Amino acid sequence: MVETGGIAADALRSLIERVERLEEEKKALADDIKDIYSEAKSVGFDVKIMRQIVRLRKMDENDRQEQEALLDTYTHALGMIRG
Amino acid sequence: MVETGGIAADALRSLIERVERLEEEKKALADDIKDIYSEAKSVGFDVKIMRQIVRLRKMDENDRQEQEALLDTYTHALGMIRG
Amino acid sequence: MVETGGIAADALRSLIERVERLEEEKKALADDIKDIYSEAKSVGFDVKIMRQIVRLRKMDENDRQEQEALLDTYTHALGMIRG
Amino acid sequence: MVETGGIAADALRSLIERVERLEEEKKALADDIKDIYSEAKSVGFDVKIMRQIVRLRKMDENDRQEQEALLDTYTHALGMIRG
DNA sequence: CTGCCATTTTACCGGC
DNA sequence: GCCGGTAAAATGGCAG
Repeated sequence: MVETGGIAADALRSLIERVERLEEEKKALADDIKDIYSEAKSVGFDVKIMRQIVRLRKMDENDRQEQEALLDTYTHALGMIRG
Repeated sequence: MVETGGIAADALRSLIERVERLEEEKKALADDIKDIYSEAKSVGFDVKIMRQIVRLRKMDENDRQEQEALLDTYTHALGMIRG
Repeated sequence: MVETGGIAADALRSLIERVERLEEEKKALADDIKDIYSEAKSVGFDVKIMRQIVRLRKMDENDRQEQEALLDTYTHALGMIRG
Repeated sequence: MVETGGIAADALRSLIERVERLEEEKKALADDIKDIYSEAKSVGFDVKIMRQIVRLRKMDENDRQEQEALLDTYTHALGMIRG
């Protein structure tokens, strides 16, 4: 490990603080996102579904279809019917 | 609030400890479940899909279809195609 | 992937059912915990406070373990062996 | 439910896009953080330790706030006002 | 490629 | 009965 009492300690502190600062900003954005969902909810949208939508749009189309197919396979294997 | 120095304190402690004991047991069961999924994975099953299956089986059929329908509505509204 | 139309279907079903059984037990424990809180409330304790206490005690424990882990990481980084 | 074939579709799209924009920014910050850790590593710091430190500092903060909250709850339960 | 850790999502619970 | 917040579960990403 680098020396703990000397310049390295300062460097470490500085790096840690930069991380913490960025994490705060990240938190702020997360809060903004939550606010948007609240707003959406307040005008009658279903937040859970909206989250699903965002996830689907982010997802690669091939992956999505693969997952669907696999789910089908499993449900059939168990004799479940997916309406 | 009830008296903090007296019989009530003992009662409180006892209740807290009962809760903690039960939570430990709950934790143990959660670990057991994780083990089963590990085992499943090791023999080639897709854990993520298995979890989906468990969730679907737990879910009321009506709720499930409602959610599907709502997702459809939203994706159509956005011009997305759900293959 | 494992065969889905063969004996694997049985294996899958068995795994799923084991999970479901454990989840039921877990649910039962959760209910027991709720009962304790109800009981506590009925004799005059403040449930919110009790939950906070349980949470804090758990956090303290986690914190302690985390400190341990950090110390561990340090000693490893320094090539030391912790007795 | 809100109308899905009408102006509401536009509102939905707008909300979704706002979320997506913010998530991109969040992702960018996450990448920045990763970069800092890379940089730290390249000058000889142990990233795992650094992450633990950041986590601990955050936990301490949370813990402190939790203690505050508990005190608050107590005082409210006692009908006291905290100056 | 596997296990771990962080993030994200879901479910729950008490209060209003 | 809804709503907000809090804890649990699950998903995804990273390091070794």
